[in-house]
Amino acid sequence: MHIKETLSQRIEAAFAQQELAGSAMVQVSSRPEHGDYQANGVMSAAKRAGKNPRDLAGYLLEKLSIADIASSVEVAGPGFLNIRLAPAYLATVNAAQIDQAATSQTVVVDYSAPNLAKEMHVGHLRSTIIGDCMARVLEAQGHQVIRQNHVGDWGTQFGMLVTYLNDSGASSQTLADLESFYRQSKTQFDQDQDFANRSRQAVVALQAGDPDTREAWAHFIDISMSHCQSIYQRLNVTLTPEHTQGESTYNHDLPAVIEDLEAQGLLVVSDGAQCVFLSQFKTKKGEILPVIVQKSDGGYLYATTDLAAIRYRTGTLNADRILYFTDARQALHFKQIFAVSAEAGFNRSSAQLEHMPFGAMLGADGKPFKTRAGSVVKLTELLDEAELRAAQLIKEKNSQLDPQEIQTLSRIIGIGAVKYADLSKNRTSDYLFDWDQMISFEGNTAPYLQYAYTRIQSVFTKGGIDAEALPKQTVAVDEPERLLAVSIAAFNDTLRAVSTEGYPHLLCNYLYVLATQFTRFYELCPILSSAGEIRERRLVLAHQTGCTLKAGLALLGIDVPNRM
RNA sequence: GCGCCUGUAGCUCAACUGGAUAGAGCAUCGCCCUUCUAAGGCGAGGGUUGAAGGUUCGAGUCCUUCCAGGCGUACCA
Repeated sequence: MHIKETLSQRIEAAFAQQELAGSAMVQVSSRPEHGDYQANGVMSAAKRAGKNPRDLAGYLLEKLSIADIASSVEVAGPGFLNIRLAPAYLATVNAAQIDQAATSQTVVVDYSAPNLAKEMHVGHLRSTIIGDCMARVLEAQGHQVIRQNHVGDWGTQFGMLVTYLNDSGASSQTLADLESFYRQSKTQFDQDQDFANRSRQAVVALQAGDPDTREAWAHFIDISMSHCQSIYQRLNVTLTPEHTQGESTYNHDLPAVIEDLEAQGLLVVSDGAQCVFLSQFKTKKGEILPVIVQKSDGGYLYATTDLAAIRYRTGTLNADRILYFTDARQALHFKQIFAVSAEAGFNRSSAQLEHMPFGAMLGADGKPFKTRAGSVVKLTELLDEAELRAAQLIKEKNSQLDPQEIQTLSRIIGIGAVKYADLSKNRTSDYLFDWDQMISFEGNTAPYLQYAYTRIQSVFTKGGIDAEALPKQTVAVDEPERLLAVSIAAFNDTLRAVSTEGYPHLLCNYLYVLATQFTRFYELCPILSSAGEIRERRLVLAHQTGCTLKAGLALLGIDVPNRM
């Protein structure tokens, strides 16, 4: 059910009868006394037509055929149309059912992309969970989603790591703590001239495809990837090894990228480096801003790799759309890459290329989130802390639970809280990571939504009711019921906005409003103590809410407990 | 220098991309558990949306100029 679209169509049909053009501009009403939805488009349409907006709105009302979905439409203010949805229309909702997109696209979602030289840290969190949410939403809407984990598995630092791995004996045990392994090898690299030289030779050997070096490298990558995999599992992120398409997989195509650019006359040698100069990247003064695709020493850069990735994703994967979830600092890089690929014809399927930037994660002091000692926070440590804090709170709130259940709950609640804290904020801005606020579990947090869900489950448990045996739909009567029904019905409008704009926080906001609406209903409309039709329709509404909360949270990659 | 982003209540964030009286949570204060889980609900206070202009029926949102902060800006990713 797409309410905005349906309302827009009806209103725009009335527009057409008045020989007006333009969007009806339907949105959820800004205030409850203005109804459920409002159309703002009459005023701008009237302006274009040189007519009085209020008069025009009046004429439109006469032409408007909408009685089956709206119980009332009123002209208000300078020309707003205030719409109240009819309970009979709301009763046709298939709660929590996700509508399929009219045309299914092949969408490449590029996210997570940790550097395999080190352990995953908080800097990887946003890309990983925001990208994962988008992948889930697009997939649920019937798009063919291809997850691409563009991991950093190539480059000079791997020469150092592989050499150190060989020196210290290539056991998995050695790599148990990837972080200290990296530190040790770096120390060795800085202190030991011989080691440094051998490391540089290893890079050359690796690039040249030397079997032994290659094998050691593969071993290292393998172990590092399994570190990531355990994090993904803990985080409830859908990435698996088959989604890994690291930088190294484009290695073979890099010379061809350069050749193609050369053949098209796009390359210019500047200070020994191969560059592409595009007019749109000149500064006002006319200073040139190159995209360097090959270093003066012959090495390639991430620009080259990303160009190769575009060729692969559009040429082989045949993408209609490619979404990049990387931090905002790379905005210029992607602008350049997209421009070069357009110029060079690398976008072989004419895919829509979209950089979905996000801001930094800051500590309570407003500076990049670090440990007290000033080092980056490992993701494992962050998740440990989240579960620990959740466990403490759970014990406080509900002491009857057995240890096993507390453990399960602290995972669901703790991890959910961390993910939700991130997903619920506007992607593009920086955000403050504050334990106390996040684990307060009040207001717009995952635990609030989970709590609302468990209250619903509790109603069914307590009443001994099989929710599946209930009717799927019902007609709301009392106002709190109707408002809840309006919220439930807006699910797909929200998902559509999320998938086109790439903003998971819209889904979070929606779920929060839904949960709030439910809680109000829960306070005002007794369920189990009611009888007959009243009891049944309230049970149906409660069940619809529960399904929608569960489905929505699942799209965010957050689980729901049955009690807490 | 140039470019991009950000600036909203004491704090953390919204505001559906130009709509009506800028909304939530936290914190503060006052109510509500013999009734389906109080991780909850109801209410109060709290704002010159960084500043000044402009565009128009209408601006937190668009344009200009400032102010403050962050980031980027030729061989890291």
